[in-house]
This record gives sequence, C-alpha cells and structure tokens, in this order.
Amino acid sequence: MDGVPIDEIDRIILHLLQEDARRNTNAEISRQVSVSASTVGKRIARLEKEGILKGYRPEIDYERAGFPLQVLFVCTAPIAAREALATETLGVEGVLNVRELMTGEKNVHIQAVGASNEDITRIAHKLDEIGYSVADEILLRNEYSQPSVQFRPTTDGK
Amino acid sequence: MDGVPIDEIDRIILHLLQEDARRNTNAEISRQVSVSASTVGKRIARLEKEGILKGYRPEIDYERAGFPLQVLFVCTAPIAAREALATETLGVEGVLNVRELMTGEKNVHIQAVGASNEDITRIAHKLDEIGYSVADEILLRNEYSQPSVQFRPTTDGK
DNA sequence: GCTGAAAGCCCAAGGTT
DNA sequence: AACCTTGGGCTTTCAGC
Repeated sequence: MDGVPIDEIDRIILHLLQEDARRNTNAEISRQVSVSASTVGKRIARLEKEGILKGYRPEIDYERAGFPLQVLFVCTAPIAAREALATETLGVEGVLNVRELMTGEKNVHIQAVGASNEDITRIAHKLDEIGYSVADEILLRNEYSQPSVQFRPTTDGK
Repeated sequence: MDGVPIDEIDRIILHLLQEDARRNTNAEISRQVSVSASTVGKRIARLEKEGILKGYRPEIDYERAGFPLQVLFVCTAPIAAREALATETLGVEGVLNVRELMTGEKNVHIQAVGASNEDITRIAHKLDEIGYSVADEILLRNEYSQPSVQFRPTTDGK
C-alpha cells in the first residue's frame, strides 16, 4: 500500500499542486522538475492510487458567496459511534469539515456555514438528532489555510 | 466589488469545482450546464477576481505522506494582534490552518502536522514565541472535509 | 521507471451578435 | 453577456529503451 515513501520529485509535485492545483498542469510541473510531463502524470496517478492525493478542491470565500455565518460546533460523541457519525455529519447541508479529537470530553469539532441564523439553528438541531451533544456554538471570525506546506520531512525523505 | 450575488450557473460551476477542481475542466463543466466553455472560463475568472474563488488545493493524506502526527493547538491571542498573528502563524512550518473565533478566551485554533514529536514541540515553541499562549494541545484522530457543499442559499439566489 | 511522439482534447483571445 | 473560431498548448497512451 505505502511501500515507497515518496521521493524528492514527489515532494516537489505535491508542493506545486498545493500552490495551484488547477493551473499547475503536468506540463508546467515538468518544467520545474527534471522529468517529462508524462512522468509527472504517472506519478500523480500513483499518488492518487496510494491515497496520498485525495482530491482537488477550490478554496471558497463563503462569506462573499452568500454564506456570511461561519460556526464551529464543539460536540461530544460516544467514542464507539464517532467514526460512523462523522461520515453522516458530512451529509448535513452546510457542514464543511469534521475533526475528531483523540482526547477530551468535547471530542468532535464541526465547522459549518449558513446564509442565516435559521440555517445555523437547523444544523444544530440536525447534529443533535444524529446523536451529538452540542456543547458549544462559536462564531468563526476568520479562517486561513496554508497555501503551501514545505514537503521536507525531518527524516530527509530517504 | 460584489454587486452581482452569483446566479444558478455560478453555483453549478462552484459545485463541480468542489467535486474535482483539477479534472473538471471548463469544457467538461460546459457540458453539464447550458453555456459554452469560453463562458465558463470567463465566469470562473470573474469569481476569482471577486475573491469568491481563492485558490485550488489538493487534499492530502498527511499521514500517508509521512506526517503521522496531527495536532490542534488551542490558543489565546490578544484580540488586537489576532489578525496580524494569524498571517504570521501560517509561516510556521507544519501549520496547515488557523481559525479565529469570535468569542471565548481560547480564541484561536491552529492545526498542524509533524513527522515526529520533535516537530510538534518545535511548533509549540514557535507559537509561544510569536505571541500566543498555548492553552491546549490535542491530538487529532481524523479529519473529514465536505467534497461538495450544496450551493443553494435560502434566499433562493436572486 | 522514464522518455518521446501523435492523436485528440482543452484553453484563451479576439471578433461577432 | 454569451457565442464561435482558431492557434497554441496540454493530456494520454504506447512503443521503445
């Protein structure tokens, strides 16, 4: 499954995809790395097959897109049901992201967006219905994501 | 800046980009919506210019990519410095994501990955150095993201 | 495992309605 | 605004190394 850890070339490919996964074409990447475009394509296919690359998503400014309310629900879920719940949670309209924490009583963080308070209330009810206990409901002020994590493991990648 | 709110066609474009921002080309999108490929391209350019589309990122399984440790740092930052800090935080190697909360004393959540405990310790020190008070450090068990949020605002998109 | 070439497909620009 | 055309560029596949 993950016999080959990923080498220097893979790391550069991942890095360039992180910068712009839509515009950085195989051909463009091949120019910044000393392999051909078809090799870049094959390596990306391999990274996808191994589950390292799981998809390509646009980053959206939800506020400007008509969803001004961003909320973080801090929840408690029975440990046993946690994984099953997480999947179901993504089915709730407005939910963007679910994080399961290893420790602590409040062990699940759910990020959601809505166009109005009505939406947020509906989501909260839904979460309760699914089986969460919603401990806290915090408005998000801003979110920043890393455009480009450095791909240089301390184990120097051998 | 955001005079035109975004119509039904824009919403379908965003939806298809959310499913696969790399493979769903303008031409492919034009087939699923009754406009030409060049119109799709121009609408995407407009959405980018208005800041609704902010980038295209690969979703990476960091664990398989050699970063088995995922941590959530729950921090407190002086309200005034919060925004400036957030930007600086993204510069710390290993940091993936920063969320600013509107309320509560622990007002910033920072998500980071590392190859070893050493990395995590280094990040924690760095956050402290930058000016955060790190209140909690929780191992993340799993994270799920929404592949595709339904783009239908309750205001029915006029 | 990588390369290179060819066929088919895609994109961006400019002109038209 | 949206459309069409078109030249240049891209992706994919496959033979060959």
